[in-house]
Parts: sequence; C-alpha cells; structure tokens
Amino acid sequence: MSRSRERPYHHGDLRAALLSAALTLLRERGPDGITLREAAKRAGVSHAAPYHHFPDKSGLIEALAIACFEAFANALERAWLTAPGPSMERFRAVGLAYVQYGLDHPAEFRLMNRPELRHAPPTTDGAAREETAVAAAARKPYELLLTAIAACQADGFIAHGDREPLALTAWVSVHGLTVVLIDGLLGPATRKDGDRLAYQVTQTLGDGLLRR
Amino acid sequence: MSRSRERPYHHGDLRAALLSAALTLLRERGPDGITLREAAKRAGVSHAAPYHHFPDKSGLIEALAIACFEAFANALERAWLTAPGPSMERFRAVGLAYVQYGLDHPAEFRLMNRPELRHAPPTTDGAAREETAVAAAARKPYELLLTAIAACQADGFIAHGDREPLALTAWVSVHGLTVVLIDGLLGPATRKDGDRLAYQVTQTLGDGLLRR
DNA sequence: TGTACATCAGTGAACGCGCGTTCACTGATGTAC
DNA sequence: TGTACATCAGTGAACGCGCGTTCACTGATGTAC
Repeated sequence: MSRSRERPYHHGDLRAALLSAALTLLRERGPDGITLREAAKRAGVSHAAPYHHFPDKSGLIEALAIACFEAFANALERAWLTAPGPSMERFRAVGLAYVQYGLDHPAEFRLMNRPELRHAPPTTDGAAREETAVAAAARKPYELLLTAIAACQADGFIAHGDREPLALTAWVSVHGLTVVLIDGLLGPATRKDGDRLAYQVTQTLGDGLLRR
Repeated sequence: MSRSRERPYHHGDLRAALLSAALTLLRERGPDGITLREAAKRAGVSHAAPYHHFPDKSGLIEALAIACFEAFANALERAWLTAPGPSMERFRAVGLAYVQYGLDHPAEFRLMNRPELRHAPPTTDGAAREETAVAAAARKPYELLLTAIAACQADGFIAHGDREPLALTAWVSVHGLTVVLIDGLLGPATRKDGDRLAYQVTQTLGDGLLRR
C-alpha cells in the first residue's frame, strides 16, 4: 500500500498495522468483535489516530474484507492452477480448496459474506446504487469458477451450454457445506471432516453435472 | 405456555408478549438488534420486568430461537405431508419449502443458525457438554429430511443404503442456496427467483441422487 | 548550511449513547382462616 | 363476608461499561528559499 522506507513517517505504516490488528481481532472475536479503539490500541496508537487513515469504522472493515477476498481468491486460483489431473479433477480441487479455506479461516469467511458489505446504503437521491468495493472483490472467486467450468466443457466433461446454472449449483453446494461446517451445524468438524464431506458433496454434484 | 384466562395476573402473559416483541425486533433489526430494554418497552413494561421471566438476555433469545425452529419445522412438515405426486416430488417440495421459508423469514433463518446458540459454553469442570435446547430443536427439520429420503428409497427412487451422505448433500445444497439468497450474494432476490433457483438446484441434485 | 514554514500524523480529553444488570421498593392478586 | 398475610410481577433509579466520534492541540517531518 505505502512504499517501504527504512524508518518512515511517524508510525511508519499505521494503515497496514491497523489492518493487521483488525485481522487479529477478527480471528479472536469474530466480525462483531472488531473495534476501532482496540485496533488502535494494538497498533500502539491513540484511539483517534485511525481517523487519519480510514473515514470511519466501516471503512476499516471494508478494507479488511477486501484484503480477505484477495487472499481467498489467490488460494482458489492456486488450487486450480496447481492441482494435478484432468480439468474435472482440478475443478473438484477448487471446491475442496474452498471448503478448506473456510475451515482454516472461519472468521474471515464470515466477514467476507456479511450482507451489509455487499450492498451500498440506499441512495438519498434517486441515483442508481453502485457496486460496493467488497462486491467487486467478491467477483473474482466466482469468475474462477466459471473459468473452471468452461475448461471442463472444453475437455468434454461437462455438456456445453449456459454455465450459470451449473456454476450456481456447484457454488451454492460448496458454499453451503462450508457455512454448515464453520457454524458447527453438524457438530464440531475438523479439517479432515471437511475434506471428506467436500469430497462427498463434489462427488454427488459431479454425478449430477457429468455429461452422459 | 401459560393457561389462558380472561384478565390474568398483572400483565397477563408478559413472557409471550416479550417473545412477540423480540420477534418484531428480530425482523426489523436482525439478530443483533434484539435488546432486552427495547423488548420490554414494546411489551409496555419497565426494562427490569423481563428478569422475572427470563434469566437474562440470552435466555430470551434462546426461547425465541426455539419458537422459530418449531414454526420452521411445521412449515417443512406441511410441505412433505401435503405436496402432491410421488415421494421424490414431495421430497423436492420440502427443499422448495426450505428455501421459501428462508426468503420469507430471513431474520428468523439467520437467528436459528447462529452458531453460539448451538453450543453450550465450555464447562468449568470436566463434565461432558450437554446438547443445547436450540440444538435439540434444530434436529426436527433434519429428521424430516431423513424420513423423506427413506420414503424415496422405499418407493425405489433412491438406491438403498446409508442415508446420511445423501441427506447431507441435499441439505447442504438447499441450505447453501438459502443462505446465498438471503445474504444477497447473488444480488437482490425475489421469492420467485428463489423458487426458480431452488428448482434448478434440486433438479441437479436429483440427477446426482437418482438411482440408475 | 541554515532558517522559516506548511503539512499532516498522532494525542488526549471529552461527549453522548444504549446497553445489561442490580436493587430496594410497591402494589395487585390469591388464599388461609 | 371480611381480614391478615404471603407471594411475586412490575417499577424506577442507579451502576459501570465500551463504544464511535469530535476537537483543539502538538510535534515530527519535508521543503522552499
């Protein structure tokens, strides 16, 4: 974000330090546990200092959510690019990576999917509401999914045609599994449980998606 | 809860009035917007009165969540019992009812699935943690799902065998779709969108589940 | 090299807010005699 | 029927809490001359 220097201006990079502190808070206390005052305290500054770097509390949280999405999208892309085997297997690997990332980073996953971050507040005038920055950051994972499906179509694993319904079903299932595991709706789940269930779900889905 | 009388004791049935006010608050402001003080105000009593009916704030919220689960389970059961056609169609009707209930009652749906309501706080002594009352209430919808799958197996639509993996995949997919629609992760969704997408998802799932 | 100045990141006191919870109390009701 | 009493639902003042945000300020830094 800011260029690196040996001993920079005042704190150095308070913006990054605040984001880092907020991430720690997020992991310790969940999305609602993030506090401007506590983030400032952990960054070693007074509680009014953050206002020089973020317009308000929601500004900090938005920036954090965007950073979370970037890390998440990178993890998925890595899975897609590095998984071995044919495209259908690499597609499944993305699904597994999705679930694993959620189990490894539950608080980030919850923050990323907070509905209030996706929708701009209603405009006072009649202007069309713009896409929020978080919503834009959320598009990358979904586009990767479409890419993967297109590759599976090109390789003959999935019938050609509109990708949206397929992507929707696949994404909804994997996302649903992740939510359910994170929230402990099936009881306490280990990462191994997640792998097993994700394999199960992608298998069942695959049977439904595969060309015959 | 309390027996009906013409003009009962003091307020009459403050407990029910508080639950009703809390439900209104839940719908207006979401789960975090529920406040003992505001619920008391809306029930027309002072803000200390609720302590005669609930041990504390979380007691009120737990009772509310349980009531929500009962209404939800009733809606699903009604769909299963009254939908026309063969069992596989009635199974799908339950999935549609699940999504519709979520879209019609988004705040209740969110409350029901709050993870902190499912898990008892860690015991100070080494005693085994008991299932929370909310977790017990959450079992009924899942059991209905198992019943439906069993019926589909009995009727030859689904291969015999362990029902758990099937139930898991089906539930996770439908739950995931509901979460995604409620949170607006696909953009604003109407109930009609929900119906269409739920049909799509259950169709794809069905292709994966159907015996061949 | 030195001086004056503009910039702006960080300080610390203060404000107002709504909240959960406690506590001594009040007052309406049901019941025993 | 009337009286004394026990019960307990509801009252209102108070406490302490952490929070977001504002504001006048201070002080370190970079830069123009």
